[in-house]
Amino acid sequence: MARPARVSPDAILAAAALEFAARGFAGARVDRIARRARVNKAMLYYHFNSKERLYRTLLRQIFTRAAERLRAIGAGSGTSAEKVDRAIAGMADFIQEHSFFPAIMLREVAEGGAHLDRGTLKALAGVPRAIAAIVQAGVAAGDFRRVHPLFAYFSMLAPIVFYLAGTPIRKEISHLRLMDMRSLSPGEFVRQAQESARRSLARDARHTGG
Amino acid sequence: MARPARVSPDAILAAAALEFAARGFAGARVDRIARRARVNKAMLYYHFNSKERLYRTLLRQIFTRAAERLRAIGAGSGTSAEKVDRAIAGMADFIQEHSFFPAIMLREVAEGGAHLDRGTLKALAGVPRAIAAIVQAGVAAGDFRRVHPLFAYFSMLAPIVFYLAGTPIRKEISHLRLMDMRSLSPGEFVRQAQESARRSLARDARHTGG
DNA sequence: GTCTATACTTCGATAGAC
DNA sequence: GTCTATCGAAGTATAGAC
Repeated sequence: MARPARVSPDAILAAAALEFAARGFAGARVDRIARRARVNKAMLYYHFNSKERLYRTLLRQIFTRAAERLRAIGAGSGTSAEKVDRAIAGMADFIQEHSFFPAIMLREVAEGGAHLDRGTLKALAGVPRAIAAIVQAGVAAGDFRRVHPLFAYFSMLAPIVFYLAGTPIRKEISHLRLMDMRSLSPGEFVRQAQESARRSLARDARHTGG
Repeated sequence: MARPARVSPDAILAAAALEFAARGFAGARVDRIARRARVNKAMLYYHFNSKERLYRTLLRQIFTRAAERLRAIGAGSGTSAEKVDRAIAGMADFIQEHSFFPAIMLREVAEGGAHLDRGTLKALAGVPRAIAAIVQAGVAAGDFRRVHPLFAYFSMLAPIVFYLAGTPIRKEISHLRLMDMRSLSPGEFVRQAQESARRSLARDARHTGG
């Protein structure tokens, strides 16, 4: 999905992902999406009817995929602590495969879901649901201390989404020598996020693993 | 700043804050800002020259204020751990006083700073700088374990910004009965964020306070 | 400093031929 | 399914009177 695919609708969705991520719903231009997908603008409307429908289709698809990956981790084997590690790494991997994802997520949170219908919101809600399920299972099993599952969702995913969405602006800030932000790699970020989650969720002060 | 002030430029900035937060730079309408500020649109251009300049003025002001508050905490009295607690609570307070702030921050990260000049980016960079300074002092004093100060910035502030910016969409998701997200109050969120930061930064497994 | 009226541009969307 | 040409709405910005 990073590069335009063969078939028209897929190529359009791929181009739309880049455009909506970079400029938001209001800032996105249908002409640019069509040009980037190498289709005619009338073709785009033939397939998606309106800019809004294109946007919803894209969001429903991407949030569904993200939630599915997290649900698979939750339903898989291993301890709750291992699942938390995998959820953090899995989200980072997902973002690396779909680099437009974090910007769209940030924008949609800021937007308050203004352009979304019920089905799209349901797909979006699947992400916190999947994380909450993993954390709740760990609390119920006595592996984790009592934390609010929604707080766990925010503390696990917000930093990685924020960090990866912010790559362009960090680069710009570093380039202008306003602050050096280059010394923290994505891999190291994931490792520290896992360590931090482990400590935050540990049942007693002595955290598990290292 | 939540409600229009007496003087024109301040009233315009207050109205612009709400409009830009709710709709982003591209989605914001100059007409709406002028109407909400109860000034004529020509008056707005008389004071700010363009939509972009208005946006930059607003952002420089708000990021400067946020960074100043965090710097004051860092320069104040108390242990590093206390300063981390205060930084988290201070940011939550700041957001409650300037409710438009988190949405604008999320949008600008997603946007990659596209509409910002050097001065505005410098003001924006002041926020991670202030947090990094607090964390680095704690590491140097041996109060904290060795964490990357930039990671500490993201793990401390991203959750609270994300959570508070997401209030409207959480309300919508709860209203549509897609997931119950109402059971986590801002006060409780701050408390858990402080506890989580304490555990994450603790030098040994046994965390301080509790 | 303040207002009305409007110029100029861009953009989402469609008509209609093939 | 695919294209060209274009409409009509909406938006930023300014001219020019007071």
